[in-house]
Amino acid sequence: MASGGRVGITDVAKRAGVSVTTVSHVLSSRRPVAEATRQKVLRVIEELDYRPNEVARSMRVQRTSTVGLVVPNISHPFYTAAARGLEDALRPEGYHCIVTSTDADRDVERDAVRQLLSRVDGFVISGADKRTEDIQPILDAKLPLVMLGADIPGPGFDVVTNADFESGSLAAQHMLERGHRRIAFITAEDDFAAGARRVEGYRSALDKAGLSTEASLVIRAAASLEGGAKALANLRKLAEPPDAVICVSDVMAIGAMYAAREAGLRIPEDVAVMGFDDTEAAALVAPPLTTMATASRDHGRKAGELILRRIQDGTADVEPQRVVFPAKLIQRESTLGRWRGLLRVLPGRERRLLARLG
Amino acid sequence: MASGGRVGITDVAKRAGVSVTTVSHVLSSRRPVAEATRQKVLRVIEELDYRPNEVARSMRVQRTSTVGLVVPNISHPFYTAAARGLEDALRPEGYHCIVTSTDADRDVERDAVRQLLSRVDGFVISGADKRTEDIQPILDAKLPLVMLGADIPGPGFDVVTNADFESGSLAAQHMLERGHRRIAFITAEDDFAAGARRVEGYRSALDKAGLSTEASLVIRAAASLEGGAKALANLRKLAEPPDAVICVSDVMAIGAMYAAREAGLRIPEDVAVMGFDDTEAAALVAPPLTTMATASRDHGRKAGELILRRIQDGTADVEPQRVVFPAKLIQRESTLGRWRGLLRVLPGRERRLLARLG
DNA sequence: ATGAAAGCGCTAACAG
DNA sequence: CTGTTAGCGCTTTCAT
Repeated sequence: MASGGRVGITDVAKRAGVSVTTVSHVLSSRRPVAEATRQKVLRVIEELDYRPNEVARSMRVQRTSTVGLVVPNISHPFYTAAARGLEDALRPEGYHCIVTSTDADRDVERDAVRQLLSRVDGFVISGADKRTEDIQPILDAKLPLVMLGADIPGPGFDVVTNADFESGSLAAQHMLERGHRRIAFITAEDDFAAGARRVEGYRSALDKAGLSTEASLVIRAAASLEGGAKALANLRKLAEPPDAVICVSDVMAIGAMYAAREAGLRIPEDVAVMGFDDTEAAALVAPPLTTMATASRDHGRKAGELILRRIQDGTADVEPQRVVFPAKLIQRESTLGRWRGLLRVLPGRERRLLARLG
Repeated sequence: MASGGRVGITDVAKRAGVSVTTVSHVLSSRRPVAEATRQKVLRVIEELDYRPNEVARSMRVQRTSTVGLVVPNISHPFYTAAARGLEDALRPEGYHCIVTSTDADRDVERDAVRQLLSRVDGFVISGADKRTEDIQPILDAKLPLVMLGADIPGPGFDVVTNADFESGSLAAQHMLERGHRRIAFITAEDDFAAGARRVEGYRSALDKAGLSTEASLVIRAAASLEGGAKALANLRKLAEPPDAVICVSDVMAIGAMYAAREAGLRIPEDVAVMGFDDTEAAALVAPPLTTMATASRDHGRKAGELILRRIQDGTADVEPQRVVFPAKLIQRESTLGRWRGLLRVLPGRERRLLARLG
């Protein structure tokens, strides 16, 4: 038995009276082994409760069956779901996933990448707004890379992202269809690429509708409940306040809803509110929040598929792919009230609510 | 240069005109190296952009600097936060964390553990209600183990858990203090250990208050929004419905709140509602939900500290520890309305709300 | 159908 | 202060 007390392949070989080569081949089926021998080896493996040392294996085959997931914060709902999706894709291939949160700190991120460079077969990275220098070490090491929510294109890596422009545009259209004409947009101060694209989409939709986008209707605030609340309060001070507000995230939208309630406004009658992401909270607030969904788990799953493709094909000769998930409206109660025709098509609860509103 | 194109320690040694031993010691500082030599080696390392191969290192030192986190579902808020806490504890020590979701499937869990057994230095495991057989392979392999939220004690592993009994008891006391006397408890169908302990705590508190705990006031439902809603609807059908409801999780509590609203009940005047966990949603619903907090991130962090301790001390001779986090009440608006004295001590928003209620 | 032996890249005795 | 060398446990040529 190996010194440490752990059973090694040589222990199995000895006890089975065969060479380690044979044991290895029984396990890998990479060359035929006489049935009798095979049975014997398998029995000994059972007896000794032998399990191959994956680290030694990794070293020999130069493959770790692990990918590194580097995100700002694993406890943010988007990344959590993405992590789960990544797992979904990796498990069937026997791959694992090392998770690292960087708190959007560049130094932490750089360290994390350096540390993982020799421990993983590829990286899935997401950060607000990546620049080439951040990912260069990965490309230098010729390691497969997939970026989540990035704006920059390859070469050398794939991108999985959201149709943010379209998403912002659809959000605005949704408000327009409901008869709103003064539609505000509350966005985050630490502007991430996706947020900027959403604002652009919103602007474009208003343009197409022949509405000029007043600068005062697009305002920034902290990416938090409080931020959303303050932003709404500020919008209320305008000479002509908006009758609809689109917020760049659900959490800000919920903050805005609080502020609206405090101001005695009814939602959606006095002011309609929308968010982005379709986080769990969106369905739970009162009234339930209309939001543009982000299929975060799917993002992660797709990233997993892409990274596996790169790992298997060798990263060099793989054409960079850019996967864009379509925008999807989740219609709830925070944006009803104008289009009465909805009464016909709504599910029970929403209909009852509308009826109650008279 | 090593065959694969990657720079190895021998490449550095050759180019610096020293032995690999010296390079190794420059990196590890485990024995003195002449300053001149050191500088030279460091320069070459820089030039070649050499980074040690961690897999080879792991193999040599028999340590992977990785722990396996095995949970039912990483995208559940509790585990997400715990994962983050675990990371917090591991990063300073240069440790990483491989995450695996089992969907509470025993086979998946067993496979995950088997696969990771030789890749990690220890395990942090959480599952509804672990039994010895599930963790035996880990103990057999003499690997450090910490269980999250487990009911069973060591030996051979540490446990990090919540003061669930106390927590359930405090929840009930909170309701009692507010003058409620018919206090119901909605718990989950797939009863997990923590849930059972919470119910017991609730019973104990009512007993102490001299109230008999009517069996009909403790009911089970699916661990979901819908489950909570149905449970509340059922409670309403009782000859004498409760005026307070404690739910074993926030999500069920929020479901119950929906159902209460539908039934035309005011919260907390007609029925007070409490949850457990203090998930993000709890603060966001209307009215904001009073809940018993679970310091999930702290749980993870503590688990990290314990596992590192075991890894460093060698798991055998470490006395099993059981860390219990205290119960903590997060007072919000879903349980006000009885104790008028509160008006004096409440922060602005709650006070205003109370005032409005008259 | 099976084995012997050469490493994968690193660390740590042991030896100067 | 520095170097030589023997593995860690496995896979995989190359032989037989």
